[in-house]
Amino acid sequence: MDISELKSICGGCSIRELCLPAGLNDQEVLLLDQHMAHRNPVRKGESLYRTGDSFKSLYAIRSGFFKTNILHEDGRSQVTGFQMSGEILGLDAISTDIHICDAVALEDSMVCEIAFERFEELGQLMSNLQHRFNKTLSREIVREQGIMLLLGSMRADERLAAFLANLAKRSAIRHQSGSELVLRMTREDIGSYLGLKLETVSRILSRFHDQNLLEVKGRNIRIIDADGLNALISK
Amino acid sequence: MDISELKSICGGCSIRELCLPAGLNDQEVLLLDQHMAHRNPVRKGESLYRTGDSFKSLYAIRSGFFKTNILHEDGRSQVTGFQMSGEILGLDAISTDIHICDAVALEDSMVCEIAFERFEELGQLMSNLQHRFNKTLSREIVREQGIMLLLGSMRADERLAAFLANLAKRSAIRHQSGSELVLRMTREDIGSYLGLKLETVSRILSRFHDQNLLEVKGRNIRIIDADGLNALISK
DNA sequence: TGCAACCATTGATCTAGAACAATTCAATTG
DNA sequence: CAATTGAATTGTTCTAGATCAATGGTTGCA
Repeated sequence: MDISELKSICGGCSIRELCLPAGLNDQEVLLLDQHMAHRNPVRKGESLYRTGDSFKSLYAIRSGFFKTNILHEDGRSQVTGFQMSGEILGLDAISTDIHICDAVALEDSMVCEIAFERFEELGQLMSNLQHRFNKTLSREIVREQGIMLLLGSMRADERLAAFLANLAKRSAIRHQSGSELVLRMTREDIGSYLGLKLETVSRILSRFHDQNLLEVKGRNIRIIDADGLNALISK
Repeated sequence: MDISELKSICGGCSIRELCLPAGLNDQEVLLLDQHMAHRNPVRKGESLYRTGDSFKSLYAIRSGFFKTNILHEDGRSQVTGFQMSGEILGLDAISTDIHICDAVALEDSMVCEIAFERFEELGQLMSNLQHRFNKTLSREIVREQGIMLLLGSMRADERLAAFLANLAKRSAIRHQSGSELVLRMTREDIGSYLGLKLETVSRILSRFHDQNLLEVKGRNIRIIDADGLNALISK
């Protein structure tokens, strides 16, 4: 099986499109794919895994959109992230071998299952794969520090501006428009992620609309004044 | 050089006392120590590294106490963690090879420098070391998710109770009393970490004192009613 | 040993965002 | 194509924690 064959099997999208294999040669990518590729569809609303499930695999998102949701014992819950294609789910479970959050598909999605034991073996064979993976884990640490900063010291409108700017940036990286956003999550999900109530999210979106920063039509958002939005964040 | 010799060099504390080498045999621990051990003192108030410094090494804390501090461009800053002996500093810099926070000693401390390039090589030689390290990185992700939950959905008194309980637990793990705490950081540091103002921290400590949960004398805190404190957290 | 500089406490007031509540809008579905 | 259901908007009121301000304690340094 060669690379082009692999691509056709995958419906034209090779495992290369994940951030993980950057820096690997073709043979190494093949090896990676052979040992780990195991693709599953996840329907909108379904959970890829749930809190308490035993951890066996990481998942690379090939297409679609997810949220991860931590459940506190007392019923409180909080969205810890939104993940889109190319990103990895399950990194937090490595620490205890048990999933500590739910991963819920917010639209019909396709994921690639990566058996973690096999992956660690491959990491031993390919030092550059292991190196990339260390960076991936560290990047997740940094991402979460950004959220901590946001939750700990930004006002509601700054949080929302930062959230939209981040979403736009990530969309732009993946072919999609960086100014036309389709929010896959509810206002409540956004609020949970940003430490705000859904009414506050709604109000601030309306305000941004009035200030001609955005055009808001339900879950369709067009960013009109990206500079104005960015000015909000670091003021 | 054998293990006992190593221990004497280290002043009686072997590299084994870090969480990282768990599961390694004596030879492997020796190898680890030979290649990486490079111990430095850091005086109270000094920075081990600063934002923008290029990343070359991780640091294992042998003794002492640190805070990590993120600086936002607009002058805002936030404490992202407090680290004590046995814990690792610098994990967030792996992602970009540049430190994105300051690590400041809050008391005279001793750290063990671990050249990260060498460490990655050793990880290739010892799969169990690499496995432990993956877990260490993942554990940091989980820790930060805990803070996100705290910042996003807990009230001020719950945050402080959670903070004190966590500090007590970590102290207890390391020989120290789990009920007699000496806070190494200022009220402002605590507030920054918990997303609160220093006045609020002070007020709530006083309230805990009045409610006979704590005895507060400046930075000396004795936990009187641990159950009462824990009840606060998950209510 | 006393002065500076910082740190902590406590009080009074103010405000951003929560809570509560009432419509409106959109998407399914029988 | 109603009718049901869940999501979003908008208004009003309330409160936890911020802000502003004054005072008291510690610690280290000259």
